[in-house]
Amino acid sequence: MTGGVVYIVDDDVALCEGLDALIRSVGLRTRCFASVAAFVEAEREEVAGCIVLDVRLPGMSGLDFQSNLQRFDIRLPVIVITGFADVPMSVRAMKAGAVDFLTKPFRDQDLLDSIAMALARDAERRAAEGNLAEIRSRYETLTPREQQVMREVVAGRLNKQVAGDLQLSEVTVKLHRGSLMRKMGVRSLADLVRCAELLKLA
Amino acid sequence: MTGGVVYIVDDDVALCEGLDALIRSVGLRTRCFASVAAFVEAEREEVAGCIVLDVRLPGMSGLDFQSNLQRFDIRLPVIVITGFADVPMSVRAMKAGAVDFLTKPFRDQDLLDSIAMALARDAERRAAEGNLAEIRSRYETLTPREQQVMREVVAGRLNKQVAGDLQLSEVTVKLHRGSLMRKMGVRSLADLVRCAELLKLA
DNA sequence: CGACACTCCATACCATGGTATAGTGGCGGG
DNA sequence: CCCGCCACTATACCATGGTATGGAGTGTCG
Repeated sequence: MTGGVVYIVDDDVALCEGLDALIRSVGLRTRCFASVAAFVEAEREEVAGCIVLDVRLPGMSGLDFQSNLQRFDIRLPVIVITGFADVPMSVRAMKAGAVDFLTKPFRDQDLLDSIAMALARDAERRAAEGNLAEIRSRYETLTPREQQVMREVVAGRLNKQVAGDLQLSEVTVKLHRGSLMRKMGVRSLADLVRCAELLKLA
Repeated sequence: MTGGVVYIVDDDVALCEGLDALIRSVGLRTRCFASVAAFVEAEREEVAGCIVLDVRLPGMSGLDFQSNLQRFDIRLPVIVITGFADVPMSVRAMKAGAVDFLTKPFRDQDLLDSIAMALARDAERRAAEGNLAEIRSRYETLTPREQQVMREVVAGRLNKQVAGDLQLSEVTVKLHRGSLMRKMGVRSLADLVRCAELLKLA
């Protein structure tokens, strides 16, 4: 798990450097940004990562940014840090899905623990999403008919029934079925059903 | 969703009565407890519910109780309320899965919104768990051999392969297979695979 | 002991699934 | 225009799945 990248978003240069040194000291890579805008515009690596986000920032506040992560198409776990905290602020951050909410000064180890948790969570998400993306792209290579047949098959319909539903001959259904099994890269109906579950073809 | 029960755990009688009146006014049922112990010992209804939990309580504190819900086999969503809050306390509660963390005095509507959220979450959990319990109980009526065959079948193995793995004749496998399909109450392999997924028979 | 449940096997029969071969027709891009 | 892709069909053949019937050995429990 040493391949993680920690994106530090904080406009306090001294603090940034301190965090940077701390996080690097445990073998993680870091990238520092002085504002939300700078972070959003930057390229992010396609490896497990997390954001250490200050609340008080020039431009968009850390919390507003956190609430809008989805709109920026960012799904990195967030750890919020702040010097001036109150309870409603922390509750808002946690409700919005923050991994942790730390008030300065905090213990180094608390931050490192939260970072480890966040990176683990992101690694898991990436694994799941990579898997899903693979399956989804395969599904999209299916012709419309094949997709139709696949939906019927995973619904437990027999070839004969599928043929009736789609006004086809049974042979044609078998043809599409064989073809889609190849394209989906599965060798058993059981595997196909599992793919369909991930794709939510309920 | 008007069938929910709100369990209020608070030792302040006046506050309890106020909460009770507020929550009843929107058509929800309530049960009041002055301590964690009183709540734990009481019988809970088998309908969607949630806990409104004060932090400061005689005996076990609200937060300690929340951290140990699993040990009491309680899976109700929790809304924490408190008169004396600090940031670490709120973060701890939210990390432990609280739906919300409200500091007195709070707006009535905020509490009611959180309760609605909590009840919806619990209703969803109950639906999923009821479904799972049904499937699990069916699975447990299977004989050891039938369970074995089921695991092989949902792994995508052919009857012939299952027979080889378990040192059986193919007919016997078919026999168990037919029997387990009946007992599981499914009519297609697709449905069986979905059951297996819920049971995590990976 | 007897009833019962579980396990197993054989034979037979039919339905279903899967693949191959061969051919028809539509449709769009190089 | 021709090629490739998609969609469809027919025939044929073999593998696999599913059910029924009949029978047998084991262990448990009342």
